[in-house]
Amino acid sequence: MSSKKNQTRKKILQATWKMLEESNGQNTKMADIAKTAGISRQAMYLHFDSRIELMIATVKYVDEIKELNKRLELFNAAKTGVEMLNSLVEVWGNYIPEIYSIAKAMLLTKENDEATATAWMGCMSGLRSYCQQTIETIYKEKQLNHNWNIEEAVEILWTYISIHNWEQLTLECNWSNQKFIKNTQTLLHSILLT
Amino acid sequence: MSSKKNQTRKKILQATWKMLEESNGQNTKMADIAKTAGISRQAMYLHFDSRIELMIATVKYVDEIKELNKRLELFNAAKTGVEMLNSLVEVWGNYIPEIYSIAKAMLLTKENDEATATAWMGCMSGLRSYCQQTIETIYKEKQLNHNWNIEEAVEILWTYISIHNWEQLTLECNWSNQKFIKNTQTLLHSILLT
DNA sequence: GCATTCAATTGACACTGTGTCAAGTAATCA
DNA sequence: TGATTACTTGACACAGTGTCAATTGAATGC
Repeated sequence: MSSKKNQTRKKILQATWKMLEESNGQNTKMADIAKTAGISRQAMYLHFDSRIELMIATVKYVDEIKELNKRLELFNAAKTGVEMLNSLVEVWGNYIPEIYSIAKAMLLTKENDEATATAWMGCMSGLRSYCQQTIETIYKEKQLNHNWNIEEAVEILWTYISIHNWEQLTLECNWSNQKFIKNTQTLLHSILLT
Repeated sequence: MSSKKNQTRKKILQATWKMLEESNGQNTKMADIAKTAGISRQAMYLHFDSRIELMIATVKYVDEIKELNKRLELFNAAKTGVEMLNSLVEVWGNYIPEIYSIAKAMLLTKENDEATATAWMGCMSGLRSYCQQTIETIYKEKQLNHNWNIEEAVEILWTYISIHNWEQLTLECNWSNQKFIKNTQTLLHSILLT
């Protein structure tokens, strides 16, 4: 079988991930990745049609390894809306730093590339549906602050746990990740609950 | 005098601004800007050392024209902390859409360029000091929610009125600008005030 | 009125990074 | 043995930035 091809593919994906981690998501050239993977620059194109395809494939690869969905078992175990909210912020908040480099690369690329934008929207819609479930539960429990309808509350929640906000508060304001999670929980309670 | 040179410089700055507006901050090539300005591509370098210098100069140019500081007279007229908070969100919220294209270009470039990052930090530190003044006033009036100390409150305020959040809520969630301002005011009250 | 100076033009070129192509090699399969 | 597969190498096209030298044309000074 083409298991050798698959092995090389994996080597490339791992090298891409490593390079992104080392450069915080910037300036990762095909040539550098190839060097790290131990193959020629041109051979990269035997596995991925373009740089952008490689990036998108890397996101999927990392996502599989990091298993966000498994982590969200904690979220699924939550009984009340408030519990759901807390565990969503906790699980997601602990997830961000692990995927930050790749996410950053995607965030920068999506502005100039339609395929990346679409792939990113796919990732984000997953998160958004968890926000939706959470808010709907809170609403059913009559705990939703009357300032907001369900849609608005979802949008606020989704925005306020965004990677950009995490970035600003942790990397620029030097909050620890724990502080980010705790404070975000606290302030989402203030905003969203009665 | 070199008033002809200044005229051309202005033409370039205006062309840059126009191009950025039309492309929402992306994909503005030196050649395109030169064409719009009605000069040769190479002549651009008689006025600006590099693309990045041109971008930074354009930010300053637009900032002068838009006169954020004059608008903040409204902010300075505020008596109470809550009034300050409301007018900060209002003035800034109305300012963002006018400078969004350039801000976007800066946000994308600053990740790869130190000079841009520094210039951007300069812009942001202005906003941050207004946040600081606001929170300090609220604190002195004993209105600051006990969940936060002054520094944290400033960081939360500064983050939650960020361009990224404006972008996500208006451009992605289709909030009107008025809705963004009103909702942001409401939710900052919930978070920050006793 | 002539010479100088300044702003801009033109064409050429170096450099970086992406993506493509053709020819060749070395291991594997059958 | 001969074909296929995965990869290598060197060359090249293309876009975009930035540089340089030679040139033009208009305004300015004396």
